[in-house]
Amino acid sequence: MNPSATAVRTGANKEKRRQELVLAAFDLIAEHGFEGLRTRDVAARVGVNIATLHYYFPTKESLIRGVLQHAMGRFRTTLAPHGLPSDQLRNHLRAVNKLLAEEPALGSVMAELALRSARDKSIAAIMAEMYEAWHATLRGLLRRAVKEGHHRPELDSDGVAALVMATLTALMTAAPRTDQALRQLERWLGVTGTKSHSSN
Amino acid sequence: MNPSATAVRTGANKEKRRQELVLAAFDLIAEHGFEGLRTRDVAARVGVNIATLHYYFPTKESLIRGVLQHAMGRFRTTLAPHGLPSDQLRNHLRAVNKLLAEEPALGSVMAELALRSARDKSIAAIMAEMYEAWHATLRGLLRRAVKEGHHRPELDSDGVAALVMATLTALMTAAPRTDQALRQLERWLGVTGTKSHSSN
DNA sequence: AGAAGTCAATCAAGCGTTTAATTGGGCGAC
DNA sequence: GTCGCCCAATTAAACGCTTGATTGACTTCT
Repeated sequence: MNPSATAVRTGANKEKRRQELVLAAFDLIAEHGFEGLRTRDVAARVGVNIATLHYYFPTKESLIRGVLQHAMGRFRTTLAPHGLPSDQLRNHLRAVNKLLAEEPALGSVMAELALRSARDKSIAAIMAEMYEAWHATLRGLLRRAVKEGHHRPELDSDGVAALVMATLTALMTAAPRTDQALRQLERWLGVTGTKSHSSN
Repeated sequence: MNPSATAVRTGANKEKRRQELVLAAFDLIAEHGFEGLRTRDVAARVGVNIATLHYYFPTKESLIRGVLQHAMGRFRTTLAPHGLPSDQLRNHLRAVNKLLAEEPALGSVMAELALRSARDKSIAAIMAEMYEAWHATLRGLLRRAVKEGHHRPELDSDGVAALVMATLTALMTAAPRTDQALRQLERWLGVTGTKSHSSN
């Protein structure tokens, strides 16, 4: 009777609905944490029945894994693979900072996922892989920066990469004064400014 | 005779039982997160009835506030108020690192609480106060370190304090390679070694 | 017809919290 | 002293509601 309802979804449309559900779960995790994540609420936010959610994601855990993939994907653009190493480094710091500032939910969700990884091995595995790749990229960037005239030769690229990651990790925990921390990190890295000279 | 032993608790004994409950909740949060915290489990771990827990803590939230107080108290000893500023700084970094290494549960719980503070104003208030005091102490330490011959005069004590806090915050999130990050931070701070002298 | 989506209805388990009852030590009145 | 009452502490047993997940039927497209 009611013509408004329920068109059948096939192909790309199906993926779209999956994405809707993941995004709804993402938002709800950011708002209420895993503690407050209810499958009913996810379904309701998308406007579908709870059973429909279970059609796309057989368990709550599988939905959460979908959220993890989505959240990690949001960081893909923060490491542009062109330009001077020191430029790449500075741009990465600022891109992550900007991304988290514009989308605070992303930090919350990543932090929630990081905590959950202590108890969920399938999340921990994906997370560890990401950390490893991130560290390797940063370390490579730092080594090239030294070779190409970076002015901190005593720099231990492993340690610095770890410190950069630690600082950016802290950005996600909604810790205070992270802008100042980041600025100081740039100063020590010698990547302040945009190309020529000072700012801020 | 009967070892069923429902002895009446008064005075100090009452506080002891409160502490038992807080500690049980602390452990369970570390193991399962807030997501998996069940008041029944807390009571069971102490070996009392669920209603007894509610006798001491009227609500789950009040129990969690007790856990917060306990967790923050564990950090009190990491800032020894004597010695050279640079020594204090180095000792603080290492004390926090050691504490979190020896008691990983503490990091988990603090991270959980930090996330929860986004949704629980009573936790957020206590947390913000702690951050503020921490930052003020570090900043004071750094300023005195510069005056007393610290060899990084260009140092912005606000920014450096924020960076130190960010790094130590990351220690709590079970991020990888935090030892390397911390070592690099010490290097940049100029507080490596075991005893610092007026020159290096 | 058959497959793909969707939904209303339902379930068993689990949740925080409450209630009513019990226990045993402290203590003033005698 | 000891009797009798009070009250802090504790418990068994729910209460009312929520949770993730399932079922079977209905609709729409191919």
